[in-house]
Amino acid sequence: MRASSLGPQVRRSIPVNGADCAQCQVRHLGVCTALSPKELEKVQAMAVHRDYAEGELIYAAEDLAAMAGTLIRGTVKIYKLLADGRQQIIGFLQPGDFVGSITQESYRCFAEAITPVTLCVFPLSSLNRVLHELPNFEHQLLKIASQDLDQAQEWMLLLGRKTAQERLATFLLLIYDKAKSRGAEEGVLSLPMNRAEIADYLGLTIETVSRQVGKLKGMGVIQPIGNHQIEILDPAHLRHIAEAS
Amino acid sequence: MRASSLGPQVRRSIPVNGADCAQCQVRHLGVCTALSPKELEKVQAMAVHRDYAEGELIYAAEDLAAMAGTLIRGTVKIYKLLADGRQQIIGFLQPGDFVGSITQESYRCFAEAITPVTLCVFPLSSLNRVLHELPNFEHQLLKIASQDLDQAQEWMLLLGRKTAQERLATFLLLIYDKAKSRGAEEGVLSLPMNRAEIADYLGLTIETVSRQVGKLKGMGVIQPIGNHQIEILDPAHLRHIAEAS
DNA sequence: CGAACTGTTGAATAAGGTCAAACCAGGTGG
DNA sequence: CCACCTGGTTTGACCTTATTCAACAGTTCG
Repeated sequence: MRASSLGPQVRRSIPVNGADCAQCQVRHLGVCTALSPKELEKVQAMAVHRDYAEGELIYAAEDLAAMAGTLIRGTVKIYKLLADGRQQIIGFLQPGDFVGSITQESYRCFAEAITPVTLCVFPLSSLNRVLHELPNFEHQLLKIASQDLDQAQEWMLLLGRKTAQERLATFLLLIYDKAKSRGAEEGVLSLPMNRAEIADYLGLTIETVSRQVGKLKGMGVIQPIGNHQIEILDPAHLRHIAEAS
Repeated sequence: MRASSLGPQVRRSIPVNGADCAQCQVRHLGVCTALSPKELEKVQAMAVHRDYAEGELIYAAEDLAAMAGTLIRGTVKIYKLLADGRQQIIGFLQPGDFVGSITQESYRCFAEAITPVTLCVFPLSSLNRVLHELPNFEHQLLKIASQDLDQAQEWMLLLGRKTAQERLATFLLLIYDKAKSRGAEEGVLSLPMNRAEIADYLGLTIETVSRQVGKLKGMGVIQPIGNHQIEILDPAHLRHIAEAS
């Protein structure tokens, strides 16, 4: 019943410059995959890059939805709040991930930069005007929404039914697998989030997260390096713990 | 850590007959809203009605995805399982709700009829062939997926951060609001699911659910009528509890 | 009417939360 | 370059909530 830390700094960034899709580092990861040349041209015409500082709020729940976009650089946390400050983190977004929603009137979550961030923003006013000319874009959005839905449901299973240890193991494997699928070298994970954010993602307290990290370390499964890196020594064992098998 | 009850009966129904969209009771609720007459014709051509008995499995996680559709009659529970049998219910579907997914290779959840059920089924083999001719259908799917995603995230907040009492209050209000929005008369809710299913939806045990029902009754907020009906005496108070405000 | 579920209640237990103190890492300024 | 601060993290002692186990009561249905 303990509420989480204080809110983010609310400091709005200004648009920086238009997008150059040809140079885009995350083009093959995000919603822009599989756009035809003609579609890409239309997307580029409305896209704008925008920077956010660490700790800066990108949008707030209840705000009228004004933009969607692709994360180019940094890490964003998406979260919900209860009236008394209890926080549940819905997910951490990484470069290539889609930010925002195009079908909802207002945002349902908060989005906050937890590192310096660059977004490639599509203003909804422009996007909704040309969406019917971008069939691949909309189809890709449906695909992304379905994946996000499955991920959210997987997390419902974690939050509703897994033990603290299983939750931490599942979390570490999620980061591990995501890093591997993006071609990271094996072993050492970097965790941009702090313990409070891990706790708010796993439905636990920071103390419980800390104790469970200690236990996994004691079992020889992981080796923490400072506060923001963890080496995975025994992925198979970790998976065994996460799957409760 | 206690696993849930035994599995469902696995007994496959056979197709009954084609759909007659003009007569459809849930046409304005589901994915078929906002289809053009031409689109509706194409949808009707491939749709087939199918009945399921109470307790019958509609599809299983890991199965190759073969169909999607609209629930016409009855209640379906969607759930995930852990290896040792722990169960998390993702949601209860009611008439008008969309069943299945069209973008995923295989199902990620189990779907089971908890009452006698009728589905209007779109075989994916047909649907994917004509989907590009049904822009409104796809757009509607995106809208539904976004709503489902928001609902799942709201439930992550519940499972990760709410107390047992807040969870039950939130659950009752969800049913209450859904019934009202579909034009039900005020007050008495009918709950097609049993206590074990409520527990598996709320991430609790049946005993805790039972005790919390007792407490809300003691507070004069609700009045249970048998095991499958509850009268909401004080919706405002219930909302107050659910929102932790 | 009685068997078989399904749900309720009570007592004991355990998992995780709370509070408080100690520890450590990373940045700052002398 | 190193001592010092500061905020994040870990650890320990204790407490609360919800779970577990077990007995009992109510429903449902043949």
